[in-house]
Amino acid sequence: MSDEPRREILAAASRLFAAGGVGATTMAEIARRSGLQQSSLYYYFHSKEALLDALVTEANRAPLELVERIRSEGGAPAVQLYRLIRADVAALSALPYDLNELHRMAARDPRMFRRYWRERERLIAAVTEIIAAGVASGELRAIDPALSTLTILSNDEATQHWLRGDLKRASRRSRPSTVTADPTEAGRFLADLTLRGLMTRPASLEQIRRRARTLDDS
Amino acid sequence: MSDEPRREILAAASRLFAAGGVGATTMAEIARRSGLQQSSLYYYFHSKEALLDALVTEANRAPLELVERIRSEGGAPAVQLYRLIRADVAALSALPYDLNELHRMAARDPRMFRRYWRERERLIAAVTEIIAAGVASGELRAIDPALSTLTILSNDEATQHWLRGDLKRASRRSRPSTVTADPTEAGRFLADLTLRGLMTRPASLEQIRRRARTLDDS
DNA sequence: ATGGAGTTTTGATGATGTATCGAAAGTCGT
DNA sequence: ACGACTTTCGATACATCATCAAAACTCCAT
Repeated sequence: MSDEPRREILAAASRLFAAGGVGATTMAEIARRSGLQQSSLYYYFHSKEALLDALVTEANRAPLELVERIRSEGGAPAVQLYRLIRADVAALSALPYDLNELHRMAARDPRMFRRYWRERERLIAAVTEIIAAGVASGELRAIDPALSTLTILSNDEATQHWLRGDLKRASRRSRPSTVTADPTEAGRFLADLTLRGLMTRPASLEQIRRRARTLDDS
Repeated sequence: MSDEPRREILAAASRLFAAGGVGATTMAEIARRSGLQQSSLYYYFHSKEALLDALVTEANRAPLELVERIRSEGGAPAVQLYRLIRADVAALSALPYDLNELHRMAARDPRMFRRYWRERERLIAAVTEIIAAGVASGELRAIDPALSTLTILSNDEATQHWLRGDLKRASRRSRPSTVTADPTEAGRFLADLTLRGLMTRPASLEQIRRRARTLDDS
């Protein structure tokens, strides 16, 4: 099976999900945008969910590569965590669609989305190790690393989620009470909030920030 | 139109959404559980989405009542915020289904879910006022109250979301890497994290906690 | 060039779900 | 027990996901 139509289908689906959500996107429309008939999609993906699995696995790769790169670049655990949160919010916001929706469908059906879950567990394990190292070194308070990891990753996604909605609303001017923050600002806010919340000495956050910035720029 | 079948339909729908999610729940099944034929549902709700609107509006009322009660009971803004986060995570976790999914559908279609959005804005406004008061009094750092509110409310929901998934997985023993924290623990963790992150003097969190507990018990 | 194996695409169709509609059934005051 | 009003229902239109056998295409070996 050639790879190119597969990619084109995923790209078309991705654009449509971004525009109208998963539920409102039909296989027929995805096919039309990929220059195929509806039934032809099933040659490449044996169901709509299989298509979603491919998409969500690919999307999850962004944070995964992020955390692996940050870990390989070293630095104190608190610095790594700070960099990760900032970059994760930015990476999730840069995706064409909201990962939250696919994430939820994946949670509904672990079997169908097992490829995604395997990679997700790697992500969770990597972040947990960073936090555990921070606790061990005394930089972070004596928190439960597993609980912290899930909270942090969820919060990254949640921030991306409301931010996306907020930006869309702002662009349509259809709703009041928008903040119109950009992903950079929101990511920095969340990273600040989280690190201050987890660090033994919150006053040294400024130092963490500087070191993070140095590494980010290199 | 009598109110009682309406309630019964909502209750049945609520149970089914909890079990299998919105997408997997059919109007026919909701009807069966309410002792009606599929087409009869449309006498009470003119579409599946209208049913969702009623449900999500009702669910949103829990945090709204919470924040209004907490505000009326007074106390320092930081104490109010601490109490709110803990109670909000608990309240969301106590709902039969994950508010996240309905919240997402509501965001897709503001017109259909306008009742929900009106109440949601009240909630956002109330929390924003608490935070602004905290900033004004110097208890909280000089953060953007609107940005903080959205982040906090999103994080509450996100915590409830991963917790729900985690608990379900734990009960099915189908997945590793579960934390099996309960809503109380997760809510306390998030409230601690957030308040430490936002307070001018994180060291006084212990005092905030004590005062929050006093008010919670009264 | 051409036959043929393997790959890709398609139209027809089944299965399931949402929503509509007119008619039937039920309720209640007079 | 009549009639207005409310509630329920069966039939059905329409959309969508998925399956399948057949057609169209590709490309190598002859």
